[in-house]
Order: sequence, then structure tokens, then C-alpha cells
Amino acid sequence: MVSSSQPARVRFAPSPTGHLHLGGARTALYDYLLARQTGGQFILRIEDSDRRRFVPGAEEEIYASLRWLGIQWDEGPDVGGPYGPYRQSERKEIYQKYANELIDSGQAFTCFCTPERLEKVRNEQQKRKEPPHYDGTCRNLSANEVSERIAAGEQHVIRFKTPKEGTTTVTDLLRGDITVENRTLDDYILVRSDGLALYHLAAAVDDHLMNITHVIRGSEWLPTFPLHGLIHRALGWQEPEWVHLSVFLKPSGKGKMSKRESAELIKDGHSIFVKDLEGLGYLPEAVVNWIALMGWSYDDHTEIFTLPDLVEKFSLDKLNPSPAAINFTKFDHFNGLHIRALPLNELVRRMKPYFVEKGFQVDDATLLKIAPIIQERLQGMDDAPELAGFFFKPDVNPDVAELAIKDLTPAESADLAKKILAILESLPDVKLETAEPPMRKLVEQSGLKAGQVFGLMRIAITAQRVSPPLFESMEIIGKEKVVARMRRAVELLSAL
RNA sequence: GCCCCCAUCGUCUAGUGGCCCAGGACGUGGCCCUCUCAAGGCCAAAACGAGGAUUCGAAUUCCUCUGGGGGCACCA
Repeated sequence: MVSSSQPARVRFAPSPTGHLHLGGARTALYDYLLARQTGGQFILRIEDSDRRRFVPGAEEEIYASLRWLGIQWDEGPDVGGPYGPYRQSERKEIYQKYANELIDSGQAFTCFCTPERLEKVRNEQQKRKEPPHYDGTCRNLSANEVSERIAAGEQHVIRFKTPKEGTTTVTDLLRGDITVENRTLDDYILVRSDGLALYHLAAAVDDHLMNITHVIRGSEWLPTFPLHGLIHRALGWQEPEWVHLSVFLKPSGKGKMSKRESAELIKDGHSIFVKDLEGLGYLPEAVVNWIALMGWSYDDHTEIFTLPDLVEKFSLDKLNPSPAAINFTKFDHFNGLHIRALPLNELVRRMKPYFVEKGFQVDDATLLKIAPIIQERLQGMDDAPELAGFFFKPDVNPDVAELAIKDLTPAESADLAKKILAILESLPDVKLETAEPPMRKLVEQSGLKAGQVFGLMRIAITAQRVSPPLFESMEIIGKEKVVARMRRAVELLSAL
């Protein structure tokens, strides 16, 4: 379904104050999808107008996270573009110009109130159970007084002169018209005393100057949405289409994830920060698929989507305005789906770093043999070394207690192990076709269950209770090592 | 306190007046497959927050309530 035939220009506008989280990633994803689908542009704009909040490295990390997800931008601080600069801190003069325009047209005013006085006013309003708002002291100062006080070096900000009467109606694509009483709106500050614009003005100016057609952002902007509409109108500009996405709630569904809770998550192998996800074993394809489906759906049954699928199928009118609880269990499911969908050589390429990180010396040829037998057993990519590390160890240290078969005496277990060893030694190789039939025969003769006999072998050869299929694994390890490991098991059991 | 938004299984969701005694997915329980673990297959339990109204007919429209969420900075 094509939602718009006109090329869309959309922007993702994070502030470089922290890590890119899932909510932001989803917004960026939708931006990207709309741009690609309509043949438009996806713009990355850094909203760093508050330099006090600047976090070194945050901007670079946002770039890295987006790139990892496969979300490429067409214009941005690093790649440039025809509408730059793309960092708000570099656009100070531009905002000043429009702030002056608003003052000249009587739609903004210079305010000399000190933060201390405002604090006091707020406290008093609080006491009287009134909503905190600017009391209008400087709303109607004469032009002369203003220029005199500025000339005298008095600190001042610029405020929007919000209409006191009537109502304002703005339109959200998902929610329709939203109407508020103007008296509930404040005379918001547009330009700080240091001369830099605040978000409200800066975003409006940038969105207009950069020809943004769709503003997709979080629903935390809904309360100031009417103000934004008013600013565009005061400047005589046509508004973009506004789309407010629902917020992500914590897994319990009770409220947004707090900073502390976000940090705690990693202990369970989860994180809401994109930068952590690769290390936790998640595939970017899975992340994209999962977050795309939180707040958007295609139909009543399709659930696997690649980025190109999404570009083709995404549409704004299928967006869901209600808040969504983050569900990591389902995320793990998507991860498994995408791991299993990976071509084997690609799986090898992706899992290699996880082995290397754990100190394993791996080679592609062996990894390629292992790939098909562990692919469907990986919940996360980070499970690979634990599941298949034994392939790369010179020898393993099985736990004797696990080696012994429960229903047998230690001597009987040792005896059985000897028989297994003898059979293995007699074989020309330990390929699946060669090794399995004689072992099945042994199981039959022993009167034990296949699981018991193969279990002993599994522990002996892998030192793991859980492993990829035994005979397939043996084939990859090779007769020499298999026999050596079995011999060691015999020794261990005999010593019991 | 004030303002705004939202409301279908535990969770993510389909559903835009009759196709719905509500469909899919995750998770959960059971069964099958099986050398462990997975994967896969089959089956099951599980929801339209409440009350009014409109209508021949409402999960779908309207109102009230309730619940949940968000916001009320010289942050974004």
C-alpha cells in the first residue's frame, strides 16, 4: 500500500544527550521507511541547542546505532546536504531572525523576568492550586522600555505571545483534530537569555526551512503540539503532517522505563539501548522487525519483515496510537526467526566475533560445518560459543558424576564406556553413517535407552549436557579427538 | 492539582456497523517427533474495562465513568 505519492522529507532529530533507545530507533525507522517508500529524503538533525546537556560521544554513538540497524540517512551533520547545517547549535542566527520577526509582528515579546522571580511566581501558583504558568508581567512592555532595558544590559528571553482567548486546533494524523483552550497554553520561552533558541522555535524553523513534510515524533510532544502549530501559523508557514507515536512502556505495562530500570535490564540479557543489543546476541534484522511491529502492523498474520519488506509495506494509516509494553520474550522469538533465516555463510560471518570474543581460535571451514547443526538451536548469537565451543577445544573436562549412568553402578558405566571406546576405535571414521549403526546396536545389546548411552558419549565428547546432535558433532570433531575424549572418559569412570 | 492522549487474550496486535459466540503471534499447558537441547507439527486455556445512548443490528458511532499513559523547565 502506498501511503503517499509525494516524496516525503522526514527528519529524525535526537538530542545528543544519551544512548539511542528502542523508542528513538523506532521513530527513526518509520522516518526512514516513509522516506524510502516515497522516494524522498531521510534527514538526521542533531538537536543540541542546550549545550549544557551535551554528552561527548553521544552523537557518534547515535550514528553507529542507526548504521548498525541499517537505517541510512540522506542528509545530516556528517554527510552534509543542501539544507545544512544540520546541528542546531550551528543555526543560532537563523532562529534569532525568526524570533525577531515574531516580535515585530507582535506575536512574541521580550521578557526580563529573572528565573528567581519566576520560581517564586510558580510556587505561589502551586500553593493556590493553579497550574504553573507565566504571569504576563512583560507581555505588554513598550518598545522603548524594551530597547532601554536591553541597552542597559538586562538579561532577557523571548517568549511566544500565546493568544489568551479562544481555542487552537491542531491535527495529528493518527488522532485527528486536537483542540485546546488557549488559556491553558503558556507564554513559552522561544529564545534563552544566552541567545539560543529552545526546541519549540528551533524545530519549527528547521522543519520549515528543511522542507520537512512529515514530523514523526513521540507522543510526549502532544502537550506542546498546539504551541508548535501556533508557531508555524504565526510565521505564516504551512504546517507539516504531524504524527505522534505512542510511547514504549516497561514490560509490565506500568509506565515508562526509568533510568535505573533500563540499567538493570542488562542483567537479564536485555537492553533498551541499541548499542548493547549486538553484544547481547541480537541481530539488527530482528531488532528492526520487532520494533517495526510495536505500534504498526501490516495485516492480521504477517510477522516476518526485512527492511526492504518494510519499505514496501509500511504505511502511516496502519499506525496504532495506544502505548505498547516492551516484550523481550517476543524479541527473542524474532531473533531466533532471523537467525534461522540466515544463509549459512552469513551465519558463520556473524557468529565468528562471538567466538573470538570468548577467546576461541576459530576457522571458517569448521564454523561452516557447525553452522547447520547449531542454527536452529541458537536463541541469541551470543549462545554460539557456549553451545559449540567444544569443537574448538583441544580437549574437554567432563564431570565424572554426569558421565556415570544413573541406573548403573560405576563399574557398569565404566564397562559400557570401554565398549563404546572399542567400537569407535574399530571404525574407519566417525561419520554419521559409519558411527551411528554400531552404536545403535550397542544400545540394543546393553538393554539401556538410547538416551542413556548417547548421554554418556555426549558428556564424554562435549563435556556438555546439552549439545548439537551427537553423531553430527563427532563427524566434525574427527575420529582422533573423539577416541581420545572417549578414552579419557573410560579412565575417569574406572577411577570411580 | 491542571492539560492532553489512549483503552480487544498476561503481552504485541487484526478488526473502521452485520463476514466476530472476535482472527494471528509471543508466552503458558498438553500431545507428536526425538540421542540432549532446540526447531517443527497438532491441540487447549486466554480478551472486546463499566454504564448509558444511537441502530433492525455495535468490539466497531456518541456520552459519562473507570483505568492506564504522557506533559506542566531559560531540557528535548
